[in-house]
Amino acid sequence: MRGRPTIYEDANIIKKAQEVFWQKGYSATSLSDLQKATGAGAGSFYNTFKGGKKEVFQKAIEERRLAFDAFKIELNKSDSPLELIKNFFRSIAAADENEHLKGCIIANTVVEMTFIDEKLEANAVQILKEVEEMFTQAIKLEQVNGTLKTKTAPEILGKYLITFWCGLNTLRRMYPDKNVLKNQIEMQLAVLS
Amino acid sequence: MRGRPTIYEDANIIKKAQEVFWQKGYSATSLSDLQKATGAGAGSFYNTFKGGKKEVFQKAIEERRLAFDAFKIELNKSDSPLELIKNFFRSIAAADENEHLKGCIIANTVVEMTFIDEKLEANAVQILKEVEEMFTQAIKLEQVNGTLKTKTAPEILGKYLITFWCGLNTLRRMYPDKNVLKNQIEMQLAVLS
DNA sequence: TTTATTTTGTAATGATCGGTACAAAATTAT
DNA sequence: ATAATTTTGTACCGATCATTACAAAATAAA
Repeated sequence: MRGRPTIYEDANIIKKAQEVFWQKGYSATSLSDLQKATGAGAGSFYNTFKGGKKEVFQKAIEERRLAFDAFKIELNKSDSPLELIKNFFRSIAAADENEHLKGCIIANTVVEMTFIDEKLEANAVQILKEVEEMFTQAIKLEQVNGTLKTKTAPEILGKYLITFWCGLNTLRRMYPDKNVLKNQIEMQLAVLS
Repeated sequence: MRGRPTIYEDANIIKKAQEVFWQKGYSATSLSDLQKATGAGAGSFYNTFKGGKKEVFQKAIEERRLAFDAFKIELNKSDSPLELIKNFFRSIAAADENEHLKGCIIANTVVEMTFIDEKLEANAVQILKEVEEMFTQAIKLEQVNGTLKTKTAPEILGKYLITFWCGLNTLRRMYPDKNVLKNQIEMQLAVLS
């Protein structure tokens, strides 16, 4: 194929942009921020992403969805998926301070975009619902297996976990501290037993 | 006192501005938005609030803190404060859709301002910690009274409730639905028994 | 009635916003 | 070599941003 060679990989631009969006959110991130972070100038930027800032944000969100999907595949392969989920929550405590302050880009987006951009908000809500469904299915399976004793409906427990996930998204910023978070996570996970 | 009479009450400007900030957040709210919402032009606006947009936001947050303080006073007067807190959570489910989508302006601010404005974020975190402390004290009192059976440390349960509050802040947007929220709230409150 | 004082409305300010225009650069196909 | 094609860097666009300047309006004090 003819033409000047690409020096800014699409995937790389999105990865770098995601980091900025994750920290500052959509509105507070400027094109100048993105250009600084990615190295790409306006020419390359708009040549690659005709949809501009919004398209890059959507793709950054989409990449995060893929990470959740990858975890879902792990769950499906496991016969004790709830233990994987619990360990996923436990691993949060071990993250460094910057990760705590960043939180979850999907949950952040729901909060930020509610009255700003209907589509972006609905998309983020959809992803959280998929994660919730993933929790629910894992719980249902372990209830059927008999490895999870509680009789509470899996749908309620799934919503309990996604609520916890979103609550943790703020608690981590209040207490970006391993020990505090570890205690709280263990306490909340004890409900699933 | 001499001078042209004030037609825009400070308190009223803040109340009107709070509504906009609550919906759109700090960054996405423009001065033009605030002027439209309050009726006050740039002249009155900057004459009243020398600190501009940021000062008005701080005062809108401060007003919300006062609402929590008022509730705290109610708690101190009560000898079953935990029941008041539970009813406070229960009342959330009954709110209308717009209230669900708005969420909690303090929790929203923590999420939005983390990498944007250190002071505004720290202030919002402080308010959440005060609410948490309010929860903790109520729990401790009812444990001493014997009206609350669980032996879990009040500090852990206080953090559990503030985590729930922040989680609810997103769950409400995912499911702005009375019945869904009612079920989840009852389930999570059942932990405190 | 005049003077002092304060608020108001409007018109500007410079800065930054997201996005576009376009020519130079760099490649492949002919 | 030359032509065709694509990316890149830069200059620029109008719109909007938060804020300021300032004169007219409206009051109370003198």
